[in-house]
Amino acid sequence: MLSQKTRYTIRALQHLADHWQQGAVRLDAVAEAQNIPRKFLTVILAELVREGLVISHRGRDGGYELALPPVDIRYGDIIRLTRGSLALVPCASRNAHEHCTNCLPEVECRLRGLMLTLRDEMAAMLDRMTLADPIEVEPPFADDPAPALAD
Amino acid sequence: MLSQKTRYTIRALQHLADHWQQGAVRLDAVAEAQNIPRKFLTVILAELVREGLVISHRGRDGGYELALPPVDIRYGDIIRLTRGSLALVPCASRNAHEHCTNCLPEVECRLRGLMLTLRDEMAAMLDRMTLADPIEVEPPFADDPAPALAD
DNA sequence: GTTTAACTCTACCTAATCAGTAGACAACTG
DNA sequence: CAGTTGTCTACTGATTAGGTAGAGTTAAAC
Repeated sequence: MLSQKTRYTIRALQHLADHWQQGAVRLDAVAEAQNIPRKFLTVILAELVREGLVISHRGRDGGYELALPPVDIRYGDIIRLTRGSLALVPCASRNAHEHCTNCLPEVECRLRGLMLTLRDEMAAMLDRMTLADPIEVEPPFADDPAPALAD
Repeated sequence: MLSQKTRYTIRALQHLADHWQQGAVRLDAVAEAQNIPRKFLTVILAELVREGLVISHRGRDGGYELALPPVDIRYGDIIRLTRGSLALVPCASRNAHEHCTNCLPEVECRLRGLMLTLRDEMAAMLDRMTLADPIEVEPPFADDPAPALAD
């Protein structure tokens, strides 16, 4: 599962991408539009600024904007950034490789073999998509009708 | 990430698959061969017995064996069982769907759209592979030579 | 029919992580 | 220089992960 923070991060970036080249977007605007706790969002955005994905402007009429064109920010990068890795097990990460604890030697671990293949498939998809891509939304599943929007 | 427990579960099942139709495999044999804490493994196997994936035999010469031929146990099923879902966000699960907290209405959530597509790709792969499939292992990454096996 | 090596079950524990908040401070603009 | 904005360090409460303890139950073998 992606953590709540990763999900907020992605939605925040999508919001900034939607307002690309329209000037800085205020924190509150993002928080309200995306339904993200304001205070938590400051933490998230500060991190994105440190990472160089976002630029902030202080003072009156300040706010945030993407540091790069949306087309240059891939979903794979965002997830790697917030989560460290795309892989489902530490030993199958190509960017943040670690040995699993209590595992077999990697050279004979079939779980690792499987997860490497899966990781590569996931990466291929997530690195193909950028913040500039329109994404088709899907209707909620029928057996689980959307309740009133959680407030 | 898959939890440690899910990883143990998969490796334990792979071990039983390797000994399919060779009689019951003792708990200790699995624990030692797969480097899984013995006591924790009892919890895991008891769960698999309850779920009907594994059969246990008590008493002398007891042990565990798969309840189904390996070819009938898909990796996707194992993960769904231990993890509830293949999806990376609750709202993108087709089997255990839940609304995300603090999200947009699902019908306009692009993160959900993306994660549904990803989920379906992951599912396609994991449901194609079963415990009967040989899996190619890969050598450890060069920049991170395998240390002595953790004891 | 007793032994004995297995499995089973409930309960518990500790440490880490997650999700989020508090509050003082710094910077920019009009 | 007032007011609005972002920045930073620290903290907290709840949940989950990972695993252990220990008493009890089976059933094959002898």
